[in-house]
Amino acid sequence: MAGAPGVAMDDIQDDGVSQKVGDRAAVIREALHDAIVDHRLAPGTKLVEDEVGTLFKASRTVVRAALQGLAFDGVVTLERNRGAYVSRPTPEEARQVFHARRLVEPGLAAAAATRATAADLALLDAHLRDEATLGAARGPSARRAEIRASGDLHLKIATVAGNDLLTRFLKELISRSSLVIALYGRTTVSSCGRDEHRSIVDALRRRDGVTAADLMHHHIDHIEADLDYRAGEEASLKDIVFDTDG
Amino acid sequence: MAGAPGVAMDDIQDDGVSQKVGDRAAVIREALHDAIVDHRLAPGTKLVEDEVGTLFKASRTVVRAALQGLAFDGVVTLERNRGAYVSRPTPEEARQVFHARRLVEPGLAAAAATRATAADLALLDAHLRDEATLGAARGPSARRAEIRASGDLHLKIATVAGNDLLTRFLKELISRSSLVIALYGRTTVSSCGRDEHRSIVDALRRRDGVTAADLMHHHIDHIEADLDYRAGEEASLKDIVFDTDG
DNA sequence: CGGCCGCTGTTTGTATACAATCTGGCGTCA
DNA sequence: TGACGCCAGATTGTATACAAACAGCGGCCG
Repeated sequence: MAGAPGVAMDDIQDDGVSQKVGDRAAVIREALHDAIVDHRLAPGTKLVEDEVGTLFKASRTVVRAALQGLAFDGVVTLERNRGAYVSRPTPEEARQVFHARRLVEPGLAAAAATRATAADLALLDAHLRDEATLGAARGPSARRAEIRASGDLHLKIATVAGNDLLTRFLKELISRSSLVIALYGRTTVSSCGRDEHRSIVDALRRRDGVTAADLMHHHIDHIEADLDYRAGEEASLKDIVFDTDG
Repeated sequence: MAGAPGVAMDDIQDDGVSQKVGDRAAVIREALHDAIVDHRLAPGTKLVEDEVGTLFKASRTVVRAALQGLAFDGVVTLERNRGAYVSRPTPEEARQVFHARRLVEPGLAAAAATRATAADLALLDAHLRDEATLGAARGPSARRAEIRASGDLHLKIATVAGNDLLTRFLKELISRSSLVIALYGRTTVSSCGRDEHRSIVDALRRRDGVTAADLMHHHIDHIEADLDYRAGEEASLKDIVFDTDG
């Protein structure tokens, strides 16, 4: 398949420790989820059940459960009788992801502003410091860490807002955003994001929900503005012509 | 069986036709989902894998996939080594459901106002007529149809808004709302809901997104106001101990 | 008489075997 | 030469067998 580049599943590995507690399927699912969100597994990569099973020393039964879970998260696409692939969001799907984020996250930020405790704010501050450190570092692994950290802040704000359902939904949106950035991102991370993150946290500290919501809205606009939805299309145009995909 | 009250899984059955297309797990999942949302399966009911498998003439492998899917939808709760149960949202979870709906649905209504085509509006009108008919009918099955129809309108508005991700999320919220109503609902359906539905569709027709959003917000408030979060805890306990009629 | 312990049936968790389906290549035929 | 069809290998879909965990119960001991 033309979709799978040289990036294979080499650098995913079982941590070998946590499997004593919780489902083994959950362990595999989280490991793969992390790998996908971190761009260690490229969109389009095929995930063969036996291969994953060998990697994690689990039977296909368990692997299948994990893959189904990832499909529900939207980071993996299941094609009947064909297998599981890391999702390749279309430009339209990508737009919908950011539309959803614009609809949800400002409200979440506003809620967070009224509910943030001193401990919450301390955690967010610590996060901002981490981001600054990561931004100074170089190299691809630092880049990956920076991508993940950026999404994590949004997730932490959602956690402060205190609605588990919305937090879970946002987690899915952020995962999908990561795929979208992998496909259509111009720069990997826009450095202006860090400043905007700081402004948002400042607004939370002032309990200024309206400003926080407004800043969040613009921040998401900026993230999306850094995408080029046409970039990915020409590569996959060939796929579309020969594929009966809508 | 101790856990299962009078409501068992008797009136769920395989339609026997559609299994030629799509996963068999998906068929089971949808049948169970419908049964739960329609209040034919009460919250707390245990779903034994073998039992479901016998009902649908499928092996446990397939049933497990269906149950896992339902767990992702939030209508079923999986307890490790204990089994699958129809979810019983706590009052706190119920509040979060409506908080999420208040955050998402007004925005969805506003988007629908700008995008609704004549065909969309015709579909919504037809839906309002159906609701009126169902409201006039009597009997428990008409009640169930009315509950379902009420949720369906919200879902149709989301569809008009044109964001698949948000539509799917709302579908989950509505499913959970149905469980919440089963547990904490005072009246099964508030008849004022129909009037409010009509007002919202009217606003969509006028392309008045602001009013539509506002009406939707109040509508959700009214739905939640019809709940009694304290009632459920003791009343449902009784439901489980004694065998109340279906 | 009451509480603890181990037994047994039931239910879930996992592995594996087999069937169905897809992919890709080769040979035949027009 | 090109296209069609068929065969072989690989991969997924499903059923089943076995192991582990849980729940209820009866007996034993304090």
